[in-house]
Amino acid sequence: MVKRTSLQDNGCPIARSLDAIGDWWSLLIIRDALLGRRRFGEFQKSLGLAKNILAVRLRTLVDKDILTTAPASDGSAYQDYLLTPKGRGVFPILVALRQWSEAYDESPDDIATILVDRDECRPVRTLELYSQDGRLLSAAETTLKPRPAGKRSRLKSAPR
Amino acid sequence: MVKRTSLQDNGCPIARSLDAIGDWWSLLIIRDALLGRRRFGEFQKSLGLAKNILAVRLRTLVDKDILTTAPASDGSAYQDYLLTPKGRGVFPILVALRQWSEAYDESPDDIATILVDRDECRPVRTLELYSQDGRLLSAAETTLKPRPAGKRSRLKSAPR
DNA sequence: CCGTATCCATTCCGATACTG
DNA sequence: CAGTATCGGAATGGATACGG
Repeated sequence: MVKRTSLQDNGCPIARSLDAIGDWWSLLIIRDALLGRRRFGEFQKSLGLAKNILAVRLRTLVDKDILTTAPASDGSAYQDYLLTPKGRGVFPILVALRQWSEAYDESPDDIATILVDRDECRPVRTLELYSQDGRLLSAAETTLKPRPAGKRSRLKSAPR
Repeated sequence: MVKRTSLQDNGCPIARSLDAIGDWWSLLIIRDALLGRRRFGEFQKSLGLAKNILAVRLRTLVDKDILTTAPASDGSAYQDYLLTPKGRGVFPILVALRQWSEAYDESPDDIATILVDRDECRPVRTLELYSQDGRLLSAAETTLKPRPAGKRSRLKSAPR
């Protein structure tokens, strides 16, 4: 029986990180959670993935202490998925990913995306994260990597 | 026919980054390349993955303009895989991943891993990247996230 | 030493139907 | 709304064996 090699016990911390959050959906779920989403349906609608795999992903993220389930928040008898401190700690990773894309990708359209914001990744210059009770948890400003000069103007044109 | 959803044209730059380098091996290959590895066999021995999938990974990384193939470097008639500027640009992502692991993971052993170094992720305090001709390309110092006090001492004990 | 080709097992993912 | 159950297709990953 051939088992996929696990990187959990790898000596390299990078490999261990990848083992925990190195797949697509996990990081996108965390991104959404950082943007304030907390309900199963919110993630599902936002990410457009099948419910079964979302359920599995959420479960493993909870297992890895990246998310926690809170009993409720509105009236419903269901669960909220909230980030733990460890989960909030991936924020710099997301910023790094975003800046890399910004620096080296052609944007698929003319929109000068600067950072994700609460409404589905539309242009903002800074990303700020607030806790439920309004405290500022984290903030990041765009520090653009040098890019081929005159490539395109930034934040000049509105999304068409 | 059901196709796996591609994130290439996703409006979110984070999603696009993940589409490019969001899998295990790609990032680990880039890590190795940053550490100076350039030959097929070096990657294969270091990462311990099958040669066929290494070949595929290398090819797609070249396609995505993250690696380039240089005709030769030693005498052999084969190819070197070198990082492009875009490839070197993922360095901050690796640093972020590493710091996250450092901050929130239990280390599997007592070794106070600080940053990857050229010899298979053994403890160093800073990671510096040099080009082939000796110029310093990039450097990062460990900026540790707050961690439960007195957890363990850092860099006190030598790897046993 | 550097790959390519083949084969197989496992995992991933999407769609849908179903339950409470 | 919040999941669970099941299915099938696709991609991934590992172990070779093979050729330049």
